[in-house]
Amino acid sequence: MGGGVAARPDQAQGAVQRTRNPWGHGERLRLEILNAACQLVAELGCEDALTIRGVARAVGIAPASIYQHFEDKAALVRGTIEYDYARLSAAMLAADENTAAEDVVERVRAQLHAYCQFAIDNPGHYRLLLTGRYPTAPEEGLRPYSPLARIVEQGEAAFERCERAGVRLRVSPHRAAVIVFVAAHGRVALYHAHPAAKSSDDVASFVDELISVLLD
Amino acid sequence: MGGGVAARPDQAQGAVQRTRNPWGHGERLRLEILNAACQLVAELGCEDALTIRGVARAVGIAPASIYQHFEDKAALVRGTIEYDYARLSAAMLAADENTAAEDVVERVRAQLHAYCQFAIDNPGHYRLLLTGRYPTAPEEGLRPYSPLARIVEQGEAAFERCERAGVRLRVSPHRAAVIVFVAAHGRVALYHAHPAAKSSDDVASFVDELISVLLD
DNA sequence: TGTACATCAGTGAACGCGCGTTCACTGATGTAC
DNA sequence: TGTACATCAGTGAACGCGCGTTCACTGATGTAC
Repeated sequence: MGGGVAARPDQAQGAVQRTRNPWGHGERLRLEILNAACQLVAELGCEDALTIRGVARAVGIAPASIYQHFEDKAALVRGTIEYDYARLSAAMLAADENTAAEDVVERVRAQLHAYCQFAIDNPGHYRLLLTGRYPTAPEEGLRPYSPLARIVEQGEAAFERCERAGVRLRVSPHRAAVIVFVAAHGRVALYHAHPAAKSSDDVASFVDELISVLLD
Repeated sequence: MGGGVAARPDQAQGAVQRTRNPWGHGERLRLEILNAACQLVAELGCEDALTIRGVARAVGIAPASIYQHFEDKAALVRGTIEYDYARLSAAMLAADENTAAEDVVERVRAQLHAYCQFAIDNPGHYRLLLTGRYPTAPEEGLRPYSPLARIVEQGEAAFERCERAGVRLRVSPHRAAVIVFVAAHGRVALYHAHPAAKSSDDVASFVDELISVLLD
């Protein structure tokens, strides 16, 4: 009772009143939606957190407004996944570029650590990206590469650089990249699933151990 | 029109009319429910397929009947996961026991192949078991071991057997087990996520390669 | 300069749906006396 | 042997909820003449 302002339904409690984008800049909302979707996935920790209504609440818009930028829920999920892969890829490239160019092995390590860090910091994203069931747009059919494959290729390139620099690998660069990413992925899964293994040091040293097993 | 019998709502189309269990054997329904839940997860390929109403439809009972055997939905999910881990563990042990006792390395390989086969045949189960977000019963608090850890221990024991038989490992049996399971898990994730990698031969040879990298 | 109109960003209310859960119940089978 | 009662397996109907989606709309900003 009293003169309090009633909260609007379907609006986040703490959400600031949104001011609509200026004429001709409606596309900005698309990015706001993707950012909110990413944050929701990170906070709530699984793909189920991605609902049209939930995202609308987080952005502070009406659910119907989502449909100006995404055809339906599947399109929103697809968009979020692609947005997220771009973030992961960028984090890995940044780690690579912040390492001395000639230290080829360290560059592999840096990328993998970035990968693991991303997966550890964002269990939700990690699950979103890697459980792999994401709705394919009808028009793209079976395109040759999943975003995950692009990440693996990034690692493959790093291993090839090692070989060119004279570092011997026990398997081909492609195999090495697959092993190492796939194992890192699995290790993080264990990290998230198994309470007793909750040490990020362990994840890092696991990755280091794995790389050194593959070299030599 | 016509004298057709109208289908009861909430009942599966093809479901045979169930006859109720005899007096004193109500617990049988619990197993029927778990089996149906497992099959649903396998068919529909993700945990979302696990709904009280869906399971009830599959068994051919009223949704309310589930509550005689599971306190709520979380308990049903928990029960299904444990049931499923028992199936996986049994498949691995069977593979182990069907291998010549003295061929210690082959026994490791056999268990891992069984693990991968299970994961490949049942994408839904694999995701259910390994995405790791399953509701903990309030009374069990933080118990030391997740079911996944038990699976890893099973592998650890197999590696220890190798060491005792004189096979040299490049890392400790525990590390070897973690690496190998976690990598197999990751490889199967890739298998499911990446259309281009859909060869189960590849998964098997990935595992073999990994094991041979760890030996020697 | 005014004005009619097109375009834009975004809304509010409603819809039908499947979900988890509750509650009083039904009808068969066992048991006490 | 009968009979009242307890126990069992399972049901039917209803509830409130959040979801995805649709549709006609609002109000501000640009543009043609």
